[in-house]
Amino acid sequence: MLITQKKQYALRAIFELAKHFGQGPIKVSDIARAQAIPLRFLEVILNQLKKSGFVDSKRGYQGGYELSRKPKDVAVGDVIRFMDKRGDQPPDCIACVSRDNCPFGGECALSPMWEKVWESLFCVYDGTTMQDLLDIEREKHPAPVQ
Amino acid sequence: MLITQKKQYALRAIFELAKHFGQGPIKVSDIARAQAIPLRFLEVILNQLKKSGFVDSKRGYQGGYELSRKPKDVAVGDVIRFMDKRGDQPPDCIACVSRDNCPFGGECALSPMWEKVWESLFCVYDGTTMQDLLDIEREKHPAPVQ
DNA sequence: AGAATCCCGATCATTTTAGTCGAGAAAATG
DNA sequence: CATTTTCTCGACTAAAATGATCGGGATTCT
Repeated sequence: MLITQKKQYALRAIFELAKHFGQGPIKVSDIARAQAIPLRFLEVILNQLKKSGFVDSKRGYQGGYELSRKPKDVAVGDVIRFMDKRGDQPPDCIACVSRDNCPFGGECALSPMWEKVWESLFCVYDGTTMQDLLDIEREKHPAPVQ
Repeated sequence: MLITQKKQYALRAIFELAKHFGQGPIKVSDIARAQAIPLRFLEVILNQLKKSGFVDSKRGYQGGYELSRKPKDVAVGDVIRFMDKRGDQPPDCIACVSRDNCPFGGECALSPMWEKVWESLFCVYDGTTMQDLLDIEREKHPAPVQ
């Protein structure tokens, strides 16, 4: 798989928060239901995401999570990059590009291609903000005329 | 990791065969040495690749593997796609794009992005042939003037 | 006080990945 | 035809990543 389930959950969760941006905290259970994500797993994910600064949380009655930036200021790439880093490890990198992983010290014939791949991937990711996704959503399911 | 070790091995092995295209069969052990790939694992990989039609093999004394098409007619994308399919399973696909994996039947706001990602990825992969890699290699390590 | 909710670390099951092994079959060589 | 070389093939294994789940604790609101 190109992208793990967990990262997709993270994106969908943040997207759900973007949907309700400015409306106060949303409960994990609501997000889980709306986005069809296993509740306890989502707890773990959102808790992790809090450390990224994209989301804020509030405990107790009427608590929940909310997006801490405007939807147009959160790009998919930001989320992916954050979810990629494991603890204090360096981010999940493509092989051969990193000197450690390539038996030829990143000087093999393949490495320019890996770099191109990496770039074009993040070109898409960084070029897609939560606001863009909201616009797509609205286009697909237009708000009913009152 | 964006790409598994195994796929990288597959690419490097085919690249090595491309290097010696038209020079008769190359032994697995030679490829393994040249490309720093565990021998027994490479056996498995090449054996698998044989079924793709990119490579031919010959057994016994003076046997080995060779590329069965011109280097310019084998793209990285072909190799990746082949290595992606597991047995009779459908190819390794990005999530949400396939209707099975998306709880919203591939109709969520994310899916257009996944499609874009997939496209730009294979735009690079399909746009890179073994011949291109050979040219890069030659550029990096120019043949010594005799 | 009590209910609602997030917080956090531990734990676990499954799948994927990476790699190994042994025995066998084909081809060339002498 | 015996021997050597080399691929062939299926089974096997160890380790890591992935996808969760759980229990109990800490906050906050009413």
